[in-house]
Amino acid sequence: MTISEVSKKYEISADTLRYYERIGLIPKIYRNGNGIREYTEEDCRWIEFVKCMRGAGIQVEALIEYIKLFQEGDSTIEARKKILIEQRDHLIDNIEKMQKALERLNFKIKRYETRILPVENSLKPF
Amino acid sequence: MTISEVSKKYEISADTLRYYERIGLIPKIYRNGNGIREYTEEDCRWIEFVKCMRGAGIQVEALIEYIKLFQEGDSTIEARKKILIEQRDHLIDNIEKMQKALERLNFKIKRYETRILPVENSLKPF
DNA sequence: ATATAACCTGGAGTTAACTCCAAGTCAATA
DNA sequence: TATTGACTTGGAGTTAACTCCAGGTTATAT
Repeated sequence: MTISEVSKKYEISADTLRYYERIGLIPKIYRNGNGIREYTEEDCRWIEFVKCMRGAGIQVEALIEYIKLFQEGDSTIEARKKILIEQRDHLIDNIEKMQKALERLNFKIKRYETRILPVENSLKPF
Repeated sequence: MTISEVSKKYEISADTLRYYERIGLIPKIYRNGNGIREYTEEDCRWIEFVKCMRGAGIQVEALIEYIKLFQEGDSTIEARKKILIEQRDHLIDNIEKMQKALERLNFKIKRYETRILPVENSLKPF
């Protein structure tokens, strides 16, 4: 697969794909005779994984570390597991915060909806 | 309340509190004779609201707009409601992405846990 | 043969959201 | 009275994560 195909498929810009490769967020991609990237199926699975994690706000630095450890082989299994657990726990915290904000927004939206206008001044923003 | 008290109470640095005020994320805080900020209970509720929204990743820009509209009075009620709904919908999307990433992390952690080491090479990172 | 389009590189620029700093004021304390 | 510590300001600096760009190469279409 070419870079533009991968870019389209995963909705990640070619610049970002090259950037990810440069910083070690995905492995070095094979180049054909003209120095042009050819993405394998496995590359794509890496990319999809990174997209999922980044979409959830997991930091690039943590992913780089994880991927670096992975490439170092089986001796890093415990270290990798530790990273996964840390990130999972962050994720849980963040989801909790977001759910609280969501409830609050829903409550406020409901108030905006059920009130017959004009609204009295007591409709505070918080 | 002084700035350092508010800072401690909400775990937001004094610099950030001043910054929030400067950019209009919270209202202008009353100053005593010496130009020193004195936060009221209502200021604190604003701050707590902002903290909740920021903690959920809602952008400063959206919050500024919302707060600006709020201060303009009842004629902006529809516009405010629109912002709330937009942000709520973003939040829902993000929570969904995070839940997917969470499931994936949990799955991977389980694999790391249940496998008897040394792990065969098929333990792919994605 | 030349124009077009897709790719390459290394490095600079951008954005959001803080975070830090120098220089100054003021009240309270030793 | 001198120092300490909490506060003030405007502006500069930082960080993460891209995003853009200039200048160059190559394969394909006209």
